[in-house]
Amino acid sequence: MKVKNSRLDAIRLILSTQDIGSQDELLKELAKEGFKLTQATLSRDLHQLRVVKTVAAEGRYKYQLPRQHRFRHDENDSNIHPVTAQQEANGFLSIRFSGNIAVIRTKPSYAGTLAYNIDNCDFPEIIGTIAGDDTVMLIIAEDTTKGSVLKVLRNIIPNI
Amino acid sequence: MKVKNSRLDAIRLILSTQDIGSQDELLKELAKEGFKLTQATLSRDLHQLRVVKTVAAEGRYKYQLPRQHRFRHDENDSNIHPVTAQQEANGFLSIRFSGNIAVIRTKPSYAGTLAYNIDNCDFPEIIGTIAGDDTVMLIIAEDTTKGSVLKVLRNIIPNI
DNA sequence: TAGAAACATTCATAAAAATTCATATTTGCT
DNA sequence: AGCAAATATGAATTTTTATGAATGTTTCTA
Repeated sequence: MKVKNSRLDAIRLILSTQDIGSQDELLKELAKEGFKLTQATLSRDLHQLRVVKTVAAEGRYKYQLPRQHRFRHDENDSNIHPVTAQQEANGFLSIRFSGNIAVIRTKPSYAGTLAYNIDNCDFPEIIGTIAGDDTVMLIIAEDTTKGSVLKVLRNIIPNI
Repeated sequence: MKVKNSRLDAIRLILSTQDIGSQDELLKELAKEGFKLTQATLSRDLHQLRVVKTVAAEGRYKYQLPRQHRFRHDENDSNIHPVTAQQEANGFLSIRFSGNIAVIRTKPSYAGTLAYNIDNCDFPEIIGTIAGDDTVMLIIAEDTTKGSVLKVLRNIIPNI
């Protein structure tokens, strides 16, 4: 259970941050994170998460999380994690990257506060933010990896 | 062309009205309508329509049309429909690109609604939007051409 | 309108994903 | 703790889907 749940989370995180085109590919990413499983299990995991194989830009296939799963909060059994008020409160839904920009989607009206908090941290990796109602855009510093952005954001968005 | 187009329409209609769980199943439905084709062709048709295999109720698989294709409107040849009041109504003024960002100018106060509509389509080409009063900024997915962005936007902004 | 280019289709096959069946692991009860 | 039921997993297999190569068809252009 424990393993499965954290594996599902890992799948979510991976699918939220990189383009994965096949189960084998995803399997390799999971292996990097230390998860050992077969394609059979992964197929079942994806089924459970209702992940969908879409056609993305350039005709490439891409696995995509449905909205319900883009953010993390055990929707099956909702009260397992003592998800702290703060976690709940940030409204985080998803993050995607393109070039030197990251786009964070939040629940409606949460974007401003989240951007404010990010700004206040003065992370050197993030040179600026701008927020609408449910979207925050981050401008990433040059020579900064997605990974390091995620890492610092985790200070503010533990459930990222 | 003719055949293919009407076949694509037939596929749309079928997928809009019944639950189809595999390509073979869809193939049979198409046969009933008089379309003769192989699974290979169907696979390519579905790819082109960006149809997605989702998990529906009871864990059954189900092919599902993306929003852009759910209803019918010839997105290829754009000046068939007399889109009138609606065209005016989106407030679109201009679009310009720079790197992976597009900036849309609208009439005052129209930006929010336009961004909202774009967001709701979940175009894979557009990873996020943010709007002010008369300006929408779009972050374009990596490896996506301006052309394909314009193409999908045309679903929302026929007068683009 | 001939010929070239673009597009569509099939057949055969490769690749990917789902499922069956057997076994293991976890959970919930008493 | 000990057992039964429920859940999870892997190996092997089947089913399903994608694609390469060859061929046919349409469309465009000179």
